[in-house]
Amino acid sequence: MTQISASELEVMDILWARPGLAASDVHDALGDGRNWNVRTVKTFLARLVEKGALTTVEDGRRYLYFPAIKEDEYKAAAATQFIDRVFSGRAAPLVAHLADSRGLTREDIAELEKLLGELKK
Amino acid sequence: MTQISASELEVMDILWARPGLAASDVHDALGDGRNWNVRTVKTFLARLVEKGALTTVEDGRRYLYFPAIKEDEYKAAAATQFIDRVFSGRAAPLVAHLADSRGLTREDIAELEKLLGELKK
DNA sequence: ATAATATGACCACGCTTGTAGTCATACACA
DNA sequence: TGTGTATGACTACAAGCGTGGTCATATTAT
Repeated sequence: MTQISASELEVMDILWARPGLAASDVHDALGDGRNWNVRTVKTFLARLVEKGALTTVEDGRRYLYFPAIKEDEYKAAAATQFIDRVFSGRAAPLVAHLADSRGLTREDIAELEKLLGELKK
Repeated sequence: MTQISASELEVMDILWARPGLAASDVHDALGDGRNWNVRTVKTFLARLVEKGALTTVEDGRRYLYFPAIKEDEYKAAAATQFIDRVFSGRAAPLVAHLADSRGLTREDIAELEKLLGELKK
C-alpha cells in the first residue's frame, strides 16, 4: 500500500465520514480553511483510487467515491509507523512529549486512564 | 523550519546521540539495516544543514556535525503535528489504536500510568 | 437553441526526496 | 614520488506531491 499524503488524508477523512460523495461534494465538504481548486481535489481523488484507498461507482456522468480501506485500520497502522519512525517504537515517550508540549486536557488524561485500566485486564 | 524526512531523521538520531561526528562516522554508525552509500549520507547531512537542523565545525579537511535543534523539542512538535493530522488533535484515540494494533507491553502500560499519575498534579 | 457550467481524461510544472555519480584535491602508504 | 583513498562541491534523475491548466463533451438555464 503506497503512502497517503497529508492532503490526501483530509480527503479520506471526508469520505470516511460520508461515503459515496461525488468530487464536487468532497470539494464543498472541505470548504473551510482548505481553499483547493476542484481540480486539485479531483487529482487527490484520482491518486487515492490509483493507490487503492478509494473505489468508484459510476453515477451517470460522474463518479461516487467510497473508502476501500478502513479508517481504524489505516490510522492504527499510521500510528504504529509514526512511533517506529520517531520514537523507536516506544509509545510512552510520545505521550510524555504530548503532555509536555501541548498539554493533554484533563479529559484526555481521564480517558487515557480509563483505557489503561481496561488494557490491564 | 522545513520538514525533516524519515531518512533525514535517522541521521539526526545518530547525531543527537553522539554530536560531533564526521560524515563517515555517521555512515558507520548507521551500518546495520541501512545500506546507504556514504554519498547518500552526505546528501542528507548537507540537506539537514541547509534546513537549519545541523551546524558544522571544520576539522581539518572535513566537517563535524552538530544538532542545531533539540531532540525533545523536535519530537514533541512532530508528535503534535502527527496527532493533528491524523487524529484531529486528540491524543486518546491514538493510544487506543496502539493498544489495539500492536499491543502496548505491560511495561508501556505501567510507564504510562506513572506518567498520568504525575500529570494529574 | 445557445451559452454557461460541470465533469472526466490527460497534461504540466516546480519542489522534495531517495539514491547516488563526477571532479578536483588532499592525505597516507608503498 | 606516485597511486590509491577520503573528502567536499556540484550535479543528476526519477518518483511523489501540491497545485492547477486544457480539452472534449454533457447538462442546465435562459
